[in-house]
Order: sequence, then C-alpha cells, then structure tokens
Amino acid sequence: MDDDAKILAWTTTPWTLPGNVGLAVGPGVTYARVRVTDSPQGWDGRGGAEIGEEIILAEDLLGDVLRHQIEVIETFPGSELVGKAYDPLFPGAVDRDGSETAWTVVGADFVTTTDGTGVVHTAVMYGEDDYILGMEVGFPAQHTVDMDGRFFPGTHNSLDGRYVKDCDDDIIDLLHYDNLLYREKMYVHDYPHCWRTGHPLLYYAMDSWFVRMTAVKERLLEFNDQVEWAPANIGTGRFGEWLRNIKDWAISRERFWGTPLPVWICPDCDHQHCAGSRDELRELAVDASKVTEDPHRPFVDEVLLHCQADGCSGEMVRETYVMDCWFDSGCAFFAQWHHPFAGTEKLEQNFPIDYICEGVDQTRGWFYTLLAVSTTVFDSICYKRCLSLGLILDAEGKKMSKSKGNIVDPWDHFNREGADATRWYMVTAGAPWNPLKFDSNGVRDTYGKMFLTLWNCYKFHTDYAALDNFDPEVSDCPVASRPSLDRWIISKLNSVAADYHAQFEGWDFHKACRDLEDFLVNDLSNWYVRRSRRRLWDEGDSADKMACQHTLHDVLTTLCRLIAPVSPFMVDEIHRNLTGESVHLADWPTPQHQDADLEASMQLVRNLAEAGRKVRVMNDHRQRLPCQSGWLVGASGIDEFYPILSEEINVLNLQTETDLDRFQRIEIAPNRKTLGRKCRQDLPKVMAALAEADPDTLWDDIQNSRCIIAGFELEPIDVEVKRVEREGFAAMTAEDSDVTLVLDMTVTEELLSMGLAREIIRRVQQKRKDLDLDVEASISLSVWLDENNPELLGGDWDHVVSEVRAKDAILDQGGQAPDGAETFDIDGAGIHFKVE
RNA sequence: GGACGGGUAGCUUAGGUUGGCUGGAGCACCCGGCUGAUAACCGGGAGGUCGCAGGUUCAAAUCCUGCCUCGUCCA
Repeated sequence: MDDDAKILAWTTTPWTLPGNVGLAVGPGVTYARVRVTDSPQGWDGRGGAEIGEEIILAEDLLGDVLRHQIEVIETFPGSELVGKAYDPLFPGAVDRDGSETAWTVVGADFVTTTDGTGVVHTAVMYGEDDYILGMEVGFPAQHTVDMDGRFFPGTHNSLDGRYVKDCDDDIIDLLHYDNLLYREKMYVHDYPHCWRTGHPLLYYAMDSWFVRMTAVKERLLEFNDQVEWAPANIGTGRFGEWLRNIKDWAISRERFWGTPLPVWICPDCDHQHCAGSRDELRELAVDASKVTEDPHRPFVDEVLLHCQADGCSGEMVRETYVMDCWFDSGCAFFAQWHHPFAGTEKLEQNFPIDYICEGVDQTRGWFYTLLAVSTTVFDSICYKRCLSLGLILDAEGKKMSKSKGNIVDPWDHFNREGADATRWYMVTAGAPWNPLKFDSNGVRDTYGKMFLTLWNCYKFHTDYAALDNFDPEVSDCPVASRPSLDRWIISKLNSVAADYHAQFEGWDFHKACRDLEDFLVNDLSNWYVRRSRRRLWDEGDSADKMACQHTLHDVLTTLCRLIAPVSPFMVDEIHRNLTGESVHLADWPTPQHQDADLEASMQLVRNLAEAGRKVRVMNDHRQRLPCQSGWLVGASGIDEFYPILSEEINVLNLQTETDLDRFQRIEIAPNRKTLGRKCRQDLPKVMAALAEADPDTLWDDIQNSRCIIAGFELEPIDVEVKRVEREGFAAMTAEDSDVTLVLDMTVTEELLSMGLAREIIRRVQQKRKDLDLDVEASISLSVWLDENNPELLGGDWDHVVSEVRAKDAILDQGGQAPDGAETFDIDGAGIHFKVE
C-alpha cells in the first residue's frame, strides 16, 4: 500500500478475493503497526512473513492472528488509515472504471474486532454489507463470476472459467507464492446451503424488481395489530419484528415456470408499462394474435406492445422474469374468486378472511404475503385471526425431512391405529403452536384409550339395544323422568360440551380434546356404563332399562358430534348406525339439561368410592370380601346414590352417621423434647404413666390444667394428640370434601361365604369369556373347595349358580378335585372348578 | 450475525402472565385390586439439582441478568 507496511485483511471466502475492490476499517477501532522481529516456533499451513516486514491490523487481535515475534511500532485509530491506497491482489480482474476509491481503505461502522483482523475485505458484488458500502463510497460494481458460478475470462489465467468454490485452494496457493498470504486457518462458521441439493450458495448481486414494501410499513404494522394471533406472541414478536424490519420485496425470479412479470419495456425510450389483463394486451399488442389463452411463458414472451410514451413508436418487450411464487400465494384471497374479472360479490362476502392457519415456518410465506398484497392492493387487513402452528419434529426434536430419512410415514399409523387416533393424538399431544415431538407410542395409547373405549361403549349399547329391539324414535323418555345416574351423565356431557366449545373458541383445542377424552374414559365408560351394566341385563321391559338405552343413545350421538371435527371416521360410522344420518350433516350440540348440584353429588359419590377402595387396600381387606356395615359421616343429599355406592365399595349396609367420635379414639403421645426438659431423669416414669392412662380422661385433665404425673404438671404442648380409628373400623375422608367413609372391618362366617361366592363368580365369568361363550349361553358348573376354605352357605351358592347362568351345578366342600379342574387360591385355600 | 420460541421424572408433558402448602399427570417399571364392552380402569410404590450460574425476596420452576443448548425463520 502507499505506506511501507502491508495491511492484513481477512476472509472466509477466498473465491471473492479477485473481486476485491476495497478494505473497510472501523474508524474508532485502534490499529497497530508492527514489525516482524523473529520467526515463529512452528507453522501450520501456507503463508508467512519476512523478518523486518511491517504489518497493520487491529491492536486487539494481534495475539489471535500473528504467530511471529513482533514489536509494536505505533498504534492509531482506523480513521488514519482511511484513504490509503493498496495494490490489488489480482490486478486486472476488476476494471477501475473511473472509481476514485477503488483499492483504498474506507471506514465502515460494521467493522469490529470480535474476529478476523479488524480489516474487512470488500467485494462489492458478493455480500450485502459489501454492496451497500460499495454503493456508498463509489467502488466499481463489476462481477468476476458469471451466473453459473464460474470466473469470467480475464480474472486470472489459472482461474478463468472455473467454478469458484473449486478454486479456493488454488487461490490460497497463488497468494502464498506471491507472498501475499500471511496465514490460513480452519474456521467454523455458518454458511447458507441449498435446502434441496446441499450445495453451498453464492451471494451474488443481480438486477431484480422490487415491491416497495417499506413505503407501507406503518400500515402493515397497523393492520397486524388488528389480527388476533394465536399464540399472541407471534403477532407481536416474530411476525411483528419481521414487519418492523421490513425490506422491499424482491418480486422477480429468473425462472421459466411461474406467473410472468407483466411488465413491458420500450427499447427505444425505456418507457415501462404494466399490463392488467389479456384484453389490455390485445389492445396494445403489435400483433393481437400473439396473445394466447395461455398467458405463461413461452407464449407471452412473443407479445410485443406499442410503446405508450408520447411520440415514441417503439415496440415494447416483456421483462423475461417470472414472479416470486409467494406472490401467487399472497393473491389467493381474491384470485380464488377470479377477482377483478368476476366474483366481486364473493370476494366482498369473504374478505377479510375469518381465519387462517399454517406452520410457523410460514411467517414469511402465507402470513406475510397475504398481508402484503391486501395492504398494498386493498389497503385492508387480510385475515382476522391467525393460528401459527408448531412444526412436527421427529423423536429427537429435529424437523422431519425426506432427505434426512427421519420422517414418520402417516400411513403406517393410518393402517395400524387409524386416521382417527393419529389425528386425535396430534391435537391432544400439545398446544397447537408448540412444536410436536411425534411419538408413535402416543398414537398407540390414543387408539387404545380413546377409540377402543368409544367403540366398546357403542358396542355395549348397540348389542343390548339389538337384543331389545330398541328404537329411540318409537319410545318416548323425557330426560327429567330418568334416574339420577342418567341425568348425571347427560348433565356432565353437556357441561363438557359447553367447555369444549369455549375452549375451541379460545384456541385451546388440546385442552378441549383432553377433557372430552377424560369424559369418555372416566365418566362414560368407567362410571356410567360400568354402573349401568346390570340395568341392561334385565330381560324384561323396564322403564329403567329404557331410560338407560335412551341415555346411551343420546350421549353417544352427542359425543360423536363433538369428536367429528377432529376425528371424523369412527364417529361417522357410529352416528350413522345410531341415527341413520352422517355426523357431518348433524347440528353442533347446544348444551342443555345441566344440573350442577347433581354433578357435584356424583363427584362426591365417586370420591367416596375411591376412598373406599383405598381404605381397603390400606387395611388389607380384599375388594370382593364384603363389609357388613359402612357409615358416611358428614354426608347429606346423596342418599339416592347409596345403592350404587354400597355396591361399588361392597358394603352390605350403608348409612349416614353424624358422630365421627363413635369410630375414633384419641391417642396421646409424649413430646419428648418438652417433657425431657421438664422431667429429666423422671421421664421414663412419666412416659410409663402416660401409656397406662386412659387417653380421653388424660387429655381432658391436660386441657384443664389438672394433670399431675409424678409431680409434674403436663401442659398441652407436652403431648401430641392423634385421632385413630377404633379397633375394627377403618376410615378415610373423600377428596375435596368433609365427608368421611367408615367401614366396619369385622370379618364373619357369613361375609367370608359371600366373598368366596364372588371370587368363584369372577373366575367362572372369566372362564366363560375365555371360552368365548355367548352372553346368554348356559353352562354346567362343578366346584370343589379344599377343607381350609370357609363354608360356602346355601344362599351364596345359589347366587353363584344364577350369576354364571349354570343350568346344573355341583358343589363339593372338602372333596378331592379331579385332574383338569381350574384352580385358584384365596387366602391360602385352594378352590377348583370346571365349566362345561 | 439478527429475531422469536423451547430446555421440568427413562420418555411425552401440565404449571410459568398473578412468586407461597408436598412441582401435577400419562407411558414404561414394581406390588396389589376391579372387570360377563374395554388393549380401559382403580389403589400403592419407586423415579425430579424444574438446562447452568448469579441476583431480587421472608419465600423462585415462576421475576431479573449472564451463559450453555435445541428448534424455526432471516442474513
């Protein structure tokens, strides 16, 4: 350079060096002039420097960049370097073209010392910053590379005509042999690549048509504020930020396929004309017959127009570009109605659009281009509500792509678990705007839990309905007249339906569907249907059975309608079979028959049933072994559910009780900490006395300050009071309530017999099922009981015989079972049976 | 390099805006139970440094700062 020193610049793209036309430095950055005093310890790669050579670079980066021993001669701000000229690395590759600033140092704000040398190589045509700077300071703007990525002839005799990325290494060699290279270094950095082929891309300045979006920036922001975004932070954040940093829209593409850019230019006077219709083209065409029905390339390229400029008789030629395909997308909202040539009424009815929905990766696609076109052309918002969906990722959280091979083939799931389960899984797996890590097991679970349960509820209903020739149209059964269990499931369904609707409106599809699934599995299947089985076994005609069938019919049809928008197939089958009509033609349910008190009561009943099961487990009392008595302490208003509850928790006699003390006693435990301090060596004596004393009187005395033991007065702080169940009782308070269930845990011969009968029934029923017997089929049953079993009483044996539909039955207590009998153990006693 | 979002049990996740009781669930696992529609269900158990480090506070998964890491878009 016009200085004795060499200036050290840095690049990650050697192929842009022939195009170098300037160097940028930070005016405020401190630079150092150093002299090489000695060789380095070792040296990797090409490049180097002579002893005594002077080098200029940013002071902060001396240690990172230089390998030689050096001395710093002076330091100075970058502004002192501005204006100095240097010799091009590839003389002749770029023509000076009258530029005053070519191959000089210029100042630029973007230069930092976070990496490189603090001196930025600038090749105007191959980088955005470079181009902007070059235009500003007047560097020559010439390509050294053609559109195929090859160096133009005249760049350098060993580079001409070669693909630039293949030349990087040779360029380093050339610099090395000319003593122009200081150092090469491996450096990891991001670089854009073609998403399809994986080839590295070249930044390349080229002519384009733009839509001046910057002119409507404020309007875009204003309209965006009127859109209801889900989630809201996309509108203000990601999309809002994009609009705030809006760039002009590069609208032209050098392609063949696509919507032709409708711009014609006169070669004589440069007048430009944008055509708006085929009619207009025919009118202006030099030869109207060239305007064909197909307005695409190549036909449209043949059309020449009469120049529209005053006094010019030139023939205008079409710009050969096509439009960015996203422009077509942005026009969809009016183009679908063929507006402006037709469909204006349709457009008015449907614009702005109520709702659009696309992946979050479409921020710059649909979301932006629709708004861009509606703003520039219609000065209006385009859509009122917009849901930005999260992407579907693979199990490792990577975006699915065919080239990576990490895609899940949806057909695998459609064929295995069905489209319904796949769809329901995808909706319930997370909020729609969150990325979804697709989990195949989740689809499996949804299939088993949601759709098999739905189908089984339907099967249960339809099997018994068929047996009874049930026809919902024929019989009439007002909801108000049905038993409370029926009114409860109907109320509950309607409450869930109302929430479901509200959650859909609030974008919470995932929560809505999870709640509905919970209703189906827990409320309908595991409570209503389970509690109703016996009602349908009734072989006569009863009002109760009729009510149950009507209720199942009503609940299933409504449920189908709610599920249909998400999972349309199985519910359509069910709905058609139940009503003869497709679910997709049915009305959306409107909530009715809601009864909050009834729902609350049933919730309490279910919590009590749960408490009953829990208390049995904790007290080691088998579910099938009945309890003689149970009491509900603090319950009111649920008497009508006592039959259900007593059956559910297997209690023979369930009653309301107000006095919990009847089942509980207190225990007094010493507080060793306070007592120890108080009694010292007398503590064992006091503790022994405490253990002996009657807890009730003791506690009474302590509270009234008249408890003196071994000369010490005991205060409430000295003891801990615990309430425990009296011998033979077990208790538990139901969740979210003040109601306590107390069970009598006493075991009697009668109860053991009943429990034994239930065990046998259960095993035989399982056997019936294993043998795949028809529900109505009869069997022959033989039972042998080992001697250590409790006695099976006559009434209980009769119960077994009728429950399992045995037409003849033999009971042998204490006898020897023959080979081939089924065997099981209850409390260590063997039981054998045979079903024929 | 910029914008935005995420990181909670082996896995999938709720909660986070408004700090507060023992951080909930599901799958899988272990033990027990229910079941004449169910591949469903119920009870118990084991499994958590709520990415890391600081800060604010009587108190932080939650608020603040920095960092690490993953994702998407842009460059």
